[in-house]
Amino acid sequence: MKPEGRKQEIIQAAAILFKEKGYSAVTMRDLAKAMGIKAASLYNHIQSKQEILSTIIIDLAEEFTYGMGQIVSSDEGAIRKLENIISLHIDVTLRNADGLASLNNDWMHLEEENLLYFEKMRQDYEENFRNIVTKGTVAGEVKPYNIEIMVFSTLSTLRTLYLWYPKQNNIDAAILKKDMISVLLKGVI
Amino acid sequence: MKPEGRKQEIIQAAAILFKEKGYSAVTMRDLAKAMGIKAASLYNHIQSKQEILSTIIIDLAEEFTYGMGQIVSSDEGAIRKLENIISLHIDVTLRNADGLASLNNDWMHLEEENLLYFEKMRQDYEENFRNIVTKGTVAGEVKPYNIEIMVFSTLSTLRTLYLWYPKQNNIDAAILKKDMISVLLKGVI
DNA sequence: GTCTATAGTATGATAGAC
DNA sequence: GTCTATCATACTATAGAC
Repeated sequence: MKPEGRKQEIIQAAAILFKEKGYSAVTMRDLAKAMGIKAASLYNHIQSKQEILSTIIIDLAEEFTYGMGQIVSSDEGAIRKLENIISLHIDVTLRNADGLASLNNDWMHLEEENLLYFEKMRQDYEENFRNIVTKGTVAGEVKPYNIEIMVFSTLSTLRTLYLWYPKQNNIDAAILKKDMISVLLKGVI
Repeated sequence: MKPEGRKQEIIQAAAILFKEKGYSAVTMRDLAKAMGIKAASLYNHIQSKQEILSTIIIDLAEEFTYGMGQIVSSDEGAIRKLENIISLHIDVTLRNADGLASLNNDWMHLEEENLLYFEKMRQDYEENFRNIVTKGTVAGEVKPYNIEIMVFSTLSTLRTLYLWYPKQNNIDAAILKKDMISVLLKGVI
């Protein structure tokens, strides 16, 4: 197998360890042991521990940025856009739940360039989310509650999906989407 | 000032640093610098870095355990109990937002005894939450959606309040409670 | 592509002076 | 109650053999 394949294996193993203990608490020896090799050998495939973290986080952040771009530029209504955001988070979570732990909890350990790039993407994402909700309230599609609270409460649930989903026993993606849309948008009472 | 007062100052300073970088990434030298003393001096007030973490987390976990006990043993209906849980989380968040970061993200760095104690409290808390929602659906007070999704979506928002609340400009606690109850229970559309 | 050996630095914590 | 000095250990990363 080509070196790139091995690199991806290392990144995947690292994502699992980072999810369990956090970036700072995982040593290159831990990661090497998980791969069945010695720590020094890792450096034939990756440049640094930092490179592993930034690959995990930036790839995911770009995925969300792309997905949000598609949703924003569509000509759907606010509610349909919110449903599509929920669907986006569920899709990404099913594909890479481990990596999302780093995106949520270890982004602050990114270094200068990537840290700024990440923070910009996250800020833009939240801004787009807020705009959709605001337009929804103006159009009368969304209840006139406090915008910040609506954005925060929805987004915090979507961002934490990665912790919850793996504990469910192979819940079907389509059913999950349907139920999550009901609970997040229509409430529980 | 008595030694206990100084100890509390250290724990408070540590909570802020743990919130910013996580337990593992904060060194005793970082903490000492924040306190304006040398690392060795910290050990006249605390026994270990681990003691700081367990104090922060266990105190908060016991606070939630006590609050949930009060709510469960009351004879209110399911909806009123859910409102009281939301109120409990907001009260604790306003009082100790920094410590909640450790409770949420660094509990896995607790050592044997305290780790088991914490995990037991968290499991019991979730179980109580689930029972309230389940009884609510049976009584027809709560919509018959997937229980796990309703519990998860509400709890994930409440657990993440510590990240969001400090960014709001002195939002009034009473208004926050009212709006949060509306959004979490009645939905946004 | 993996290994052993090791450089250079950082860590949590202790001993003992003031 | 804080300091300086230090211990023992652990960390990321590199050099060079196989």
